Amino acid sequence: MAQEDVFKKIVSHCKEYGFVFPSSEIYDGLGAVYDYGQYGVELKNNIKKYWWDSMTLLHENVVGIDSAIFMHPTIWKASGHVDAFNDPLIDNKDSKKRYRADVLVEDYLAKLDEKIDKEVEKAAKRFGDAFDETQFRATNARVLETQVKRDATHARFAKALNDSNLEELRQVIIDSEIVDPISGTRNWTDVRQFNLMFSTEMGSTSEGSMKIYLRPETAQGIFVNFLNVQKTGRMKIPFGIAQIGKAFRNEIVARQFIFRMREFEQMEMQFFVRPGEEMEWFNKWKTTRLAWHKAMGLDDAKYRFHDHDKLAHYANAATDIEFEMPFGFKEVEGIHSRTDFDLSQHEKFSGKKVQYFDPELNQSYTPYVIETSIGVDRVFLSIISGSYAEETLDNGETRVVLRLPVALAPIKLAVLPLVKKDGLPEKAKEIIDLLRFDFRCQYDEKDTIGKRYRRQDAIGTPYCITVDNETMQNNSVTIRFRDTMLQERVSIDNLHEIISEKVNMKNLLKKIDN
RNA sequence: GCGAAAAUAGCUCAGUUGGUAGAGCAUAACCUUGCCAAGGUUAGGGUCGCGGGUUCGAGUCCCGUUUUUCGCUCCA
Repeated sequence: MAQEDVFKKIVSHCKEYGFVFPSSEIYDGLGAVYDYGQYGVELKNNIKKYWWDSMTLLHENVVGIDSAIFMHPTIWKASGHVDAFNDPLIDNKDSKKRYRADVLVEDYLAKLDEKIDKEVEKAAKRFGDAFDETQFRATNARVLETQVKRDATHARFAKALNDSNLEELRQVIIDSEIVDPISGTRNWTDVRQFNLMFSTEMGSTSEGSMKIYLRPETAQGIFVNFLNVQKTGRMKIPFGIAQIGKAFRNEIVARQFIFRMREFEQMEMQFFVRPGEEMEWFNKWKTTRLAWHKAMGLDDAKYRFHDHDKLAHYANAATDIEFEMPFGFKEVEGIHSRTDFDLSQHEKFSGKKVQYFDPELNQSYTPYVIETSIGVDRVFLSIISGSYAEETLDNGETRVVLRLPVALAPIKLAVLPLVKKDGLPEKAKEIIDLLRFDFRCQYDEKDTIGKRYRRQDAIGTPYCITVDNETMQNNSVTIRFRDTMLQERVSIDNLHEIISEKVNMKNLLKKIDN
């Protein structure tokens, strides 16, 4: 089957079985926003718990916080998001290429300067020692003409930028007869401002209100609380702060199901270290984080590192953990060495000293930061696509099964009376009463037993407990395993222990604890 | 955002030259049955994405729009 078809089937499966729905569907949907359904939310919560425990239980020097989505707007100036997320862009309709409108004009101005310089150079050669450059620039007709054009364009351009006048900016491009370097045409769209941050107003009166942003990443909530946590938690470097929360980006192109959404959830951990020790920790966290992914038992070959060649302005090392989705290897987690950029910026913009006094070194410094940043929704998608299987059975039938990691499965077990009579339903409900405080259980008496097994396969339930006539005689049931479809007969008294042993999250955590 | 394609029941889809909306699966009830998607009877569920237009008449033709997919583009 083509990979595209697999992806389509996964999207359909997610909807049909209550994992993921398009947002606002009865109103035709809302672009690139999705809701998690009854099983999706369980899986998602389990993913978050697995990550949270792996950070805060396995590392005594990692603690969590939960910071607000609203933050002081200056934070986004300090972080660089206000500048970096605000570009005037223009498209050429022929080449279908997009350019930064301001860069196009700047390039054009640079060309005019070049033209003048060339004239000057030519004249200098011609006149030799007698050449007076200042005189030439002030009198030569061609130079003056270009100079006037340049200055006029520059003035209009600067004003348009200053006024955020996008129409005027476009007019400058048109009037300057700037052509697309690829298509050579002047078939331009309007200039549009792309602001990747969502904004809203805080304060109920218009004059007293303040423009604030929905956070585009959770990391800044950690950085601005660095001192609070360090001091109140008596944390000593190296230590980390973990956080799970929603983030919002007004993506120009948001696609591929829940892979790139406008509202998404991040799990981030910022680890603060001594300057100079960052590469050691960067490599350690790379190893730790890859182990976390692989412990889930999806195919190890589907993971790889992708080291960044081009680094963001704040980073001195960066890598992605990629997972092979049905549409190719895609970033699921980023691990970045962010230097002291963020804490220094907040020190600068807030005017508060954001440093750590290291008693061992007997000196203060701005800690360096290793960030691990992972998308919950992307992990969700990697698990679903890594678990989804269509199998042909020995009898020629097919089944669709989600081979979810057992500890993360939304429903841990289903209890099924073989028939709907002879007291079997009542017995099944008694068994559920024994187990439901510890495991998410489901009862089903509808349809044939085979059909019920398949329904559980489709939502990834690892165990099916079947109550039959023998149960009534000797208190034993069969337990059927999702992956092998094999059954074992066990005593009801042992069920709790058997299930508990298999579904416990610590099975995952123990694999990565070292 | 540009280009292309698509949108009909919960899911997958059919629907002829424009003439009162269908199938399979799924859902619910009952009967028969009982270990891997059984059979039978019955029921519920759609103003065919939305809004205009052409027409006596539009799921079907035209325009706009929304959403999705693919390519480009973008990606802290």
